[in-house]
Amino acid sequence: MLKPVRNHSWDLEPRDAIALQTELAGQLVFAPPPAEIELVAGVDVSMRRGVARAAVVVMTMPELHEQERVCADAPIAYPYVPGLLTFREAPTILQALERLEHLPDLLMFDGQGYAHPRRMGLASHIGVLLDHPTVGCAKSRLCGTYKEPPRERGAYTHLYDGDEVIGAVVRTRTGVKPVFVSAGHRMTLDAAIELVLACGKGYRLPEPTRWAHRAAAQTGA
DNA sequence: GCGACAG
DNA sequence: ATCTTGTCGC
Repeated sequence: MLKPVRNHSWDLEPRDAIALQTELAGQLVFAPPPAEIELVAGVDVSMRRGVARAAVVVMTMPELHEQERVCADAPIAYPYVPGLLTFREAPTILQALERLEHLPDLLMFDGQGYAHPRRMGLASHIGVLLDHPTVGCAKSRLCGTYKEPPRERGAYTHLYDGDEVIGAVVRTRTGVKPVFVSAGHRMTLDAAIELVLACGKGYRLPEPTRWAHRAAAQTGA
């Protein structure tokens, strides 16, 4: 249902991968997303025992009721290299997205978008390949400088690369670690911030992973 | 040369 | 991201 309008090899040496990112950056479209967003998709990938598993959950907006969920597995075929995360996760993500029966108006990723050394983080890259609106929502900083935002939910500060604003550090929940928001493709930073806050469940407090796994196992997840 | 470094 | 026990801090 959701397939790339263009494609390329993912088996690239860092040097070529970097060149591709720079080239694709020139195709980024910076524009407001659709005014009416009814379906939002959250995308993430787990790396377990040599297997990459991408999960996509489509939810209604603004109720955030689950509409659909799909997964895709694939052998891990690329190492983690700061700045090249896309080459490690994208192949599996694209496979999962093709299994979607519904067409989300927006895709949100656990990673950077424009806030990337070459302005081509995971969210932007996949957005360009799909030519679909995307937002990058990372748990930590890849590049750029910023001041800690006020502790209240909704507060944020800009993330800079020199004089350019490349993203924002957003407080989705009062007193909790902020997230790093940046525009993906066919998106603006302001819209991205607004959308992330609209998906108001917020950031989850860290909890012992072994307990989470245990709970997941009992639920059959 | 020494750090920093999405997940 | 994942592995993995005890331990430090509020």
